[in-house]
Amino acid sequence: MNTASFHANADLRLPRYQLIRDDLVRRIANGEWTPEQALPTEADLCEAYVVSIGTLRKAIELLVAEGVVTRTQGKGTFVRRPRFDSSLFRFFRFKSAEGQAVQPIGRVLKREIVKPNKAIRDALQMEPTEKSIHLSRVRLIDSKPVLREEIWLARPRFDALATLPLDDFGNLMYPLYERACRQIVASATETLTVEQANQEDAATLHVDVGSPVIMVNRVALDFAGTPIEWRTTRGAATGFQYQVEIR
Amino acid sequence: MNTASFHANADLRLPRYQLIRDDLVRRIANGEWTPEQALPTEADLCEAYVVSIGTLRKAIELLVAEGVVTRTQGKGTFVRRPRFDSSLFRFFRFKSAEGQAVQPIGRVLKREIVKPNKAIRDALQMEPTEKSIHLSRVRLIDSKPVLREEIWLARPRFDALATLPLDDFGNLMYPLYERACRQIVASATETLTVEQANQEDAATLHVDVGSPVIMVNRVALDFAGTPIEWRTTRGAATGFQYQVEIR
DNA sequence: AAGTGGTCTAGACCACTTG
DNA sequence: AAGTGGTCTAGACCACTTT
Repeated sequence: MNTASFHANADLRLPRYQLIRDDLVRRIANGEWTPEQALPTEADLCEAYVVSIGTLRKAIELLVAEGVVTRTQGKGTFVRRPRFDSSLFRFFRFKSAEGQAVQPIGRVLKREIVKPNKAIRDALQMEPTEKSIHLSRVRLIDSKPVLREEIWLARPRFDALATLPLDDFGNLMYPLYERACRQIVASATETLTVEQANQEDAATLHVDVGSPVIMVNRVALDFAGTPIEWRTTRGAATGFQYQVEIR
Repeated sequence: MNTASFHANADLRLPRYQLIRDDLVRRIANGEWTPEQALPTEADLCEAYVVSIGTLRKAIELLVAEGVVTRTQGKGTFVRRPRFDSSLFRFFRFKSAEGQAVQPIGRVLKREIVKPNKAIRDALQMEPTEKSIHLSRVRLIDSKPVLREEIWLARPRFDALATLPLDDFGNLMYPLYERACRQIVASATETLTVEQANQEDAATLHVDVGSPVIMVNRVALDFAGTPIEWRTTRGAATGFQYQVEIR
């Protein structure tokens, strides 16, 4: 095998399909292919990695299973952009006044440039002296607030957002990150807990103080696995529902 | 191909690995292999289905991905029994007084033979006149109740439990179902919602009335996909935490 | 028509488990 | 030593998309 194809740190005792998979994620993380460009064809990759098609396919099937790429017959293999639009619907059942399922509208209320607390600094792997951009955001349905969001971003990567007028932030954050800062969110980890509404929750979300509130903490990562956004979302537990399959 | 291998309803336009996968789940549902017995070897299955090893492996890899079977090199392929022990830990972080993670002890408090309400009857696919076994159960850590459970079982399948002394139910339900009624839980769907503690919750779980409570509704299925148990579990939201990965 | 991924073959050799 | 799954080959033909 042509070992020169692989990264220096690769453990050559691993199966070849595993080495190829690891090499492909490394190259995707390096931005070698964007979500719009197709990866090389199976034939080309077979030649480059000096393996047979079966081995190569096994590597790519791993990436498909992980959600890193999608394949379409006749078109090619593409880096996948995760669909966060539907993310909220995993947890909250939002309906408009007419009972239609709706995507809440996002609006940034406040921005400050601050040093984050230790928990956020650790999560974003920031130096103790580094500053972050902190955004306060609400999400509305029929002009009524349904979610409160606090967002922290490591300053250097998102410098463009430190000066952009708040009115230009638009409805969705992740397309903005991509447009204004060339930062693509590739995956995320969310942790759910339940709290009781404090004064601020009660005022913003129009619920009683002490009533249950869902808190979703999210750490969003780029393709290299580097954390780029820390976000906490709070919403009334009334609209909360989550379903899991167990095997 | 030897079409005689497949069930009459099989759609022969599907890929062979898909047909083989479907046939294997059908046979597993029929109880052809228990979780202790190995399935036939790859070589035997290749011969039986008249396909090459690559095609057969693809079928079995689907089952592995779905969690229906597990494979062990040198040993064989086995029907998988889902591990529900850890299920609670997906939602609740239970710790003993010493801070150790613990499995709560289960105790059945009450049993009645009743006609279930419509929601439960529908979930268990029961006839309007059929009766069910209703169990009330608590789960304890350090002798303190942490979870309240209400369980409904369709009478015919679980007749043995209608007369079994409550003291003989033991700690875990699913091993009991298997032992006493030969019913194996193969999968389940759980739905989480948040409520506020009522009087009974408050008394049993030692929380304040109105404080947040997690409710987990579970429908458990056998290998054939038939619902066999309906269960609702309630616990204080204080100990609740759930984590999800998004791609 | 050319190029892509999707399905499938008929083997080989290796690593692990059990008698 | 025999039997199991795990890895890998070097192709073939098919179905779909694009030119």
